[in-house]
Amino acid sequence: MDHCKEEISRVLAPLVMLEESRIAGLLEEPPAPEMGDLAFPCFTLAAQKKQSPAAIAAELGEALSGRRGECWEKAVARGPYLNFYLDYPVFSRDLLKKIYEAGSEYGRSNLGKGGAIVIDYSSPNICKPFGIGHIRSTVIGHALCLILEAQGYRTIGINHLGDWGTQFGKMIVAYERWGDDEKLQQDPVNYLYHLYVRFHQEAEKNDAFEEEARAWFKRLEDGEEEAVNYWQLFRRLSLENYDQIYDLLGIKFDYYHGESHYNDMLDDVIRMVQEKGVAVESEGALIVDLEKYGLPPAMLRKKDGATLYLTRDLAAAQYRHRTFNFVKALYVVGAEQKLHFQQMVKILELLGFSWAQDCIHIPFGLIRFKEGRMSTREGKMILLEEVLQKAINLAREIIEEKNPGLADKESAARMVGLGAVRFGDLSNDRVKDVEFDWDKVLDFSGETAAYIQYAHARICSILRRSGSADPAWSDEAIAALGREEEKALVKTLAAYPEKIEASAASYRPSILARYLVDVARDFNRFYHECPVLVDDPELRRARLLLILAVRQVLKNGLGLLGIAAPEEM
RNA sequence: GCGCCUGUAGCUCAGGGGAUAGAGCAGUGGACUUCUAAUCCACUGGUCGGGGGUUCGAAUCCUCCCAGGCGCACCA
Repeated sequence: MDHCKEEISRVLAPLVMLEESRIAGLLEEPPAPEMGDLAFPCFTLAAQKKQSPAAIAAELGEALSGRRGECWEKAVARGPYLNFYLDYPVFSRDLLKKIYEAGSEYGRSNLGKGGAIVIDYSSPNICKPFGIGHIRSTVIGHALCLILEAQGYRTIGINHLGDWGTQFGKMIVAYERWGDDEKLQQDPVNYLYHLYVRFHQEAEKNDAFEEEARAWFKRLEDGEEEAVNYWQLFRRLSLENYDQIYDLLGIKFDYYHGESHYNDMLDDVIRMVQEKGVAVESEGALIVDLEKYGLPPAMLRKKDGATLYLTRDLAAAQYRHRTFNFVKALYVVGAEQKLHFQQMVKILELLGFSWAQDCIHIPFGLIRFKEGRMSTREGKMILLEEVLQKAINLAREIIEEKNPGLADKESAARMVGLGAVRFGDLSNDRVKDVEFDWDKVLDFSGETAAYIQYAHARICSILRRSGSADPAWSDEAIAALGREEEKALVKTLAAYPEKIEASAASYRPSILARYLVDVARDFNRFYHECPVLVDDPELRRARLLLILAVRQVLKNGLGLLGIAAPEEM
């Protein structure tokens, strides 16, 4: 589509006395296909020439009447717009050939030129079970890794495990008082969770518990053997559980650098902020006063000498820049931590790091219940494992009902069930809160992953029945495509690269997710109106090549969202 | 109190200066002897939270207000 815009801009430039790049920026898509494929609005020109936009459009239409270009067949004035109609035989041939030749590379680019992007995502808190709340960071972060990689960046996925902090003090207190080795070995994460909830219940009644917890964390920071042993035990057991989930989701991190990874860099951070005069002592604590910048003060060291999350994030940012020399460092973390990242970036700036602004918080909304927010402390949460398992089970039931003869039902159920959960988190704009609703999570109709996967599976099925999974390319055959459904499909396929680019530029996988629904919808319309396996050999070949391209885009696109594309379901 | 985010059809959400505001779900009616009906088609459904403003043109930008959410020193 881009080269069509360029060509049209070249044609218009001498007529309207505007720069080509300016014209290309103005070109837009008309609201309905019968109005053409690209429109040049004449409003800005009207102001300059002091004529009505409709008159200018008509004039341009007159000037171009009878003319055609390499990729367009006619230009027609309609109201204040000059509408260009694509030359579909040529456009379709060029596009489908491009997809045919590029295959799994279609949509990929080298915009990033190998620049390193560090992506901090998933980052569950040790000792707490993997809740549905953490799925957003996990799924969005993973999709961003894949999308940015497709734009030519070198991505470095880091699981910034919450494996340090006062919650370990709490866990140790709880385990010392109520812990049972046997129960811990049986079902470690759930048992730790049980203790965590109990701690907060007891702490409600007795302030001494919180104090005790802080003391234990201080002992952990000081490296006392007993505390460290507990910490190692809890950490190991939690990680074993997380790995099962990551395996199921097909996610591999480049590094599991949790907060504890930066422990021996914290003294340097403290020293640096003091030497540069960025931090001051206040009420026994070490803080950075950010009032000048409209931000509340940020604490780097508590009065008991223990450090905080922010201190470790400052260390982590410097470590990451030093180690990976990133062009961007993304933090896929809930919107409720916005202030934290504003403070972090501002402090990095005050410390004189030119790359401070390259640290970017990618916020997302909360998952909440109808009744209110989730709370790990109060035990009000839903386990991710449960959600994934239920989705897979339901997918299995539906497959059993709809396609009982399917050979590998288990694998298809996994692809569909996991796809549904992933898509649910990727298809809506990140920043919005979402209400957790089992019916919605377990819905496989309408705008869902299953809808896209089904389109893909149908195409695979047609290709199987055609007797050739990989029909040979033919320039001539493509001319047989002329139905509205076919043109719409071709045009949608052409938008794929720009959708990935938009997704990457705004760090919003939802753009790509929505687009894939459009592709699947256009395909389904085509499917119902245009039989592929017809007798006419040219038409048959043309449609086979068309659906081959659709399959490629669906597969590539789903791949960038971390969603599998089943051949049968 | 201050700051940030959100408000579009009964419900869940797209659209983020441009032509008649679109999907899905729910509802009603229709399409499987034909490439998988997890599909498709049609109909019904709107003070784009409200008021001002900028603009040839505002759901979209600015401003004030309302509602909900989230933050704001020893949690992460």
